[in-house]
Amino acid sequence: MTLPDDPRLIATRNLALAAAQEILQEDGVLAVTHGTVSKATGISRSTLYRHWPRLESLRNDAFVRAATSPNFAPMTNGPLRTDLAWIMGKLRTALTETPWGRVAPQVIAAAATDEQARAVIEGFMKDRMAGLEDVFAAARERGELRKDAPVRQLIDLAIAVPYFRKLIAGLPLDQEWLDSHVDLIHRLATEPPTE
Amino acid sequence: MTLPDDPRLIATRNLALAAAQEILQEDGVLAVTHGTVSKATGISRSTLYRHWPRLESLRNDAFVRAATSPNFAPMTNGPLRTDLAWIMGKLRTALTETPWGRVAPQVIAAAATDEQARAVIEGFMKDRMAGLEDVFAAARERGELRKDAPVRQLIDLAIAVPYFRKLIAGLPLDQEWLDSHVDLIHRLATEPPTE
DNA sequence: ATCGCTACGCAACAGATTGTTCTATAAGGG
DNA sequence: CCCTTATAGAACAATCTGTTGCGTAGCGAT
Repeated sequence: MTLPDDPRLIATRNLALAAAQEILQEDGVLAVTHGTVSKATGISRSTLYRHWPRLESLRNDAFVRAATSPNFAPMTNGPLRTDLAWIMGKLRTALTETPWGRVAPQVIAAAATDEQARAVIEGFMKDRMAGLEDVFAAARERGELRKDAPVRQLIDLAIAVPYFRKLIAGLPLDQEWLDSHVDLIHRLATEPPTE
Repeated sequence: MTLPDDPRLIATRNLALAAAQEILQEDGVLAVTHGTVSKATGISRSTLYRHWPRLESLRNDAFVRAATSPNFAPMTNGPLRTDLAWIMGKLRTALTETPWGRVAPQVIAAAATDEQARAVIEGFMKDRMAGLEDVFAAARERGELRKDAPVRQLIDLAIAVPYFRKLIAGLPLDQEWLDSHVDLIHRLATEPPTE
């Protein structure tokens, strides 16, 4: 029998998914079909149908490929302010300079009916939230956090605003905005309550 | 010539758009076509093509219909805390109990390539933001707001978190969460800085 | 180098869908 | 009551989808 690492299989799969991801970014989910990928790559339709008998699986693999991005190696050395700036900068980069920023709206829309699309989102979110959890946990150990800091709420807030601005409101994520966003989170995490 | 309010025109248009909106919510943008609307309503395809020669216009009208929701008559009487609770409750209702909550992801995805979809979003956002601006402006006149309250940032935050939770993270918008969210915004708007 | 296995390209096919056009009918307005 | 026009229905070409069969070429193993 054929080994699962037959170079022909791997080459075809990679070429096809690269094109599928490109089409996904440019023209949306509905444009990703065996036909369009075939035209874009020169791979014959019948071959694509053998690799992905169901269209759903082709689209899902394109989602997953687009969502896979450089790891958020948690960096929790410096003071909280620095850690926050670093991790929020990473999130900003993911949204503005990787395929994820363009594919995310498509995946989100698909998640309404597609179980696998939802899994892609959840995996991506878990990574981001875990990174922030580490940052806050480290800050707490260093005594930088105020006692009753609503960490859960802060994490939601930290991630929600950039996502909302980029994906929903269509606003830019420039440096000035990033700084004030980090400041806000930092203040909420460290300032003692005054009432 | 035929009057623009010929009851036949109006009836056909309403029936078709109601079905289109339903399909949009249930199965996504790509499912909204002259064919599916025809099947759902009994209106013949040729008639639908006369009403909406381009598929884009049919989908866009379905978007607009779904995005049109009861007015946010600004209510800026009470103390800031009350006004905020009221308006955020309205936003929560719009996201959880009106068609908008189910259609929004579809519109957001379409906005990447569709100019009109983006216009629908912008219109919807402008309403919400204007309501919050009124609330904060009234609070400022009553002297409830701290001087340097970052209103712009607070508005982003107020809207971003519920959108993120509902549309992207798939988390519930329950009463407990709503209360703490309102609390957070209220605190940021009124507490004096401590540093 | 040869052999067997299999991935690939190509062509053909039915079925469904899209967009268009035509005609007959029915509903509305003057 | 008559004229206008919106609608239903059918027919049509064009496209897209999913499937199948066959010949070729590349891969791994002996």
